[in-house]
Amino acid sequence: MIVVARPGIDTETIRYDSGMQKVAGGKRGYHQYCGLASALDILGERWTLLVVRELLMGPRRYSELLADLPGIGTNLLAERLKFLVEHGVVRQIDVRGTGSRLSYELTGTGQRLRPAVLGLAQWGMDFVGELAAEDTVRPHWGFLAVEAMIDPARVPPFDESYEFHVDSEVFHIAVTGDTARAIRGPAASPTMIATTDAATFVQIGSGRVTPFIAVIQGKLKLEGDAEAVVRCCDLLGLETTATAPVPPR
Amino acid sequence: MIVVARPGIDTETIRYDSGMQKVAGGKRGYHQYCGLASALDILGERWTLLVVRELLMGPRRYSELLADLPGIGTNLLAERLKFLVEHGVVRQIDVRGTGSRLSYELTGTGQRLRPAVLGLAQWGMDFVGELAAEDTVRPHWGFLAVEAMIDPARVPPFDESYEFHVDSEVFHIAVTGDTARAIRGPAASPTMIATTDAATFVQIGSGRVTPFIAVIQGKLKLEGDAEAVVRCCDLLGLETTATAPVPPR
DNA sequence: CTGCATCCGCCTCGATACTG
DNA sequence: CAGTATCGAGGCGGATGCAG
Repeated sequence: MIVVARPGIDTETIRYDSGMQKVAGGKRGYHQYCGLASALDILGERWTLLVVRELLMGPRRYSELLADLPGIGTNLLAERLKFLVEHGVVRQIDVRGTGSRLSYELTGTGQRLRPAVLGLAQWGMDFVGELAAEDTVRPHWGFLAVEAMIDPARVPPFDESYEFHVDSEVFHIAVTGDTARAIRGPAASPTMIATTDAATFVQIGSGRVTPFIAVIQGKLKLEGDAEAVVRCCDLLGLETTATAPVPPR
Repeated sequence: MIVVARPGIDTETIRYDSGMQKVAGGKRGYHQYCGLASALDILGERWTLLVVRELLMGPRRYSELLADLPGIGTNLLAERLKFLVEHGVVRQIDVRGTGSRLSYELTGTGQRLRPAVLGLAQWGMDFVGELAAEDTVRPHWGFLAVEAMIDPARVPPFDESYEFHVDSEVFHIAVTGDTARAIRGPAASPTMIATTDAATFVQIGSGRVTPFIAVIQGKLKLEGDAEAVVRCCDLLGLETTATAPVPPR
C-alpha cells in the first residue's frame, strides 16, 4: 500500500479575517470558500428562496409574486428579482414582443434548485404549526408539497395517476414505470381524485390531520378506486391505518 | 370514471393580511402555511444554515463554531444556537458529567437536514468564485463538498475506498455494495489517496481546476491505483479526460 | 394598471466590551 | 471558555410616488 506524504505546498488557508465583507455587487456576503456559503450568498437573503419556490411552479408576473408573498414589500421583490437575474438564476421573458416584460421564470440553473428546495420543504413539513389567523395559504403550494412528499421507494408497481383539486388548482401524480412525478393540470384518466382546500391539504401533508379525519370532517373528498387511494397515501407517506394521533410537534 | 364535485366546505384560504408578523418566540416570520416557509422560519436567518453545516460534521464547541464562522459575532451565534435548541434541531451535550456544557450537536431532526443542505452545497459549487484574499477556507468543508459531489448513479461496481488528506483533515469515501458514503477518518486500505490543501480542494470540486492541472501545479498529490483515481473522479463528477477549460462562471 | 423607485422608521446584524 | 450587554450601521417592511 501507499504511504502518505505531505504535499509540497503548505496550506493556503486564509486566517481569521474579522470584519464584515461585501460580495462582488457591494452586497453583504459570507466570504467562505464553500459551496453552501456560495449558495447562501445568492439565496440566503430574506424572501429569496420563497421567490424561487413560486417560480418553481412556472413563470410568474411581478404582481402575482407580490400577491403570493404577502409582506415582502415592492422594493425588496424588485431587488431580489434583479439580483437573481444578474446571477443567472432567473430571467425575464416577454410574452408579447413589445418588451412589456411580462414574466419571470427560472433559468436552467434555477431549475437545478428543485431538489434542494423540495428537501427543505419536506423537512419543514414537520414544523408547520396550527393554522393561525394571520397565516397565508395558497393552493398552488399544495403542488410543491406533493412533489416533496413523493417517496421514490414506494412507487406502485403499475402505471396510474392520482388527481388533486386544491381550491382552484388542479394537478396530478403520474406513476409511469418505476417513477412518480407531480404534474400541473388534470390527469387523462385518474384512478383517484382528491378534492380539498389549501389549508386542509397542508394539514394533511404535515401529518397534523390524517386523510381519514379530514374525510370525516367533510374537508376532504376522495373518489375513485379505494385501493388507489391507499396506494396514493402510501406513496406520499400518509397514514392509512386509522386516525393516528396528531404529533405533539 | 369519476366526476369531480366541489367539496362541501368552501376554501378557508386566509386573505392577504399585510403587515409584518411574528412567530411564536416573538421573532419575525413569513407566516405562510407551507413547508418551505416553515423551514425558513427556523433556518432562514443569517448564519443559521452555516451553523447547521458545521454541526453536520460532528459536535462542535462554541469557540470552534466562532472560529469557523468568521464574522458571526458572539451574540448572534448564541442566539442562533439557543433558537435551534428550542426548536429541537440542536442539543447541548456534556462530555463530562459536571454540566459544563461542552458541545453542541444536531438532533435527529437536525440530521434530517443533511440531504437538503448537501443539495444546496452542490448547487452553490457552481458559484464559488476565484479565491479572494478575504475568503475563509477550512479543510473540513472539503468533507461536505465530497459528500455533496458523490453521484449515486456512478458508484463503481466493486468495493474499495478513496482516502483524502485535506490539510490536517483525513476522510475517505467507502464504496460498499452499490452505495458510496463519505466517512471521517482514514480508510483501512484505500485504493487511492489524494493529498491537497483546502483551497485547492474546493477549486477542484467547483470545476475551476481539474485534478490534472492541480497535479501539474504541485497542489494535488495522487497515490495508489491509477484506475482507482479515475473511478474516484468519475464518482465525484470530476474531469478526467484532459485539462478542460475553466468555465467562465 | 403594472412594474418598479424613493423615502422613512424600526429591527436585525456585526463588532466590541464585559461577566461568570 | 462561554456566553451576555451594548450600540452604531444598515437591511427590511410599509407607504407612497411615478413612469410606461
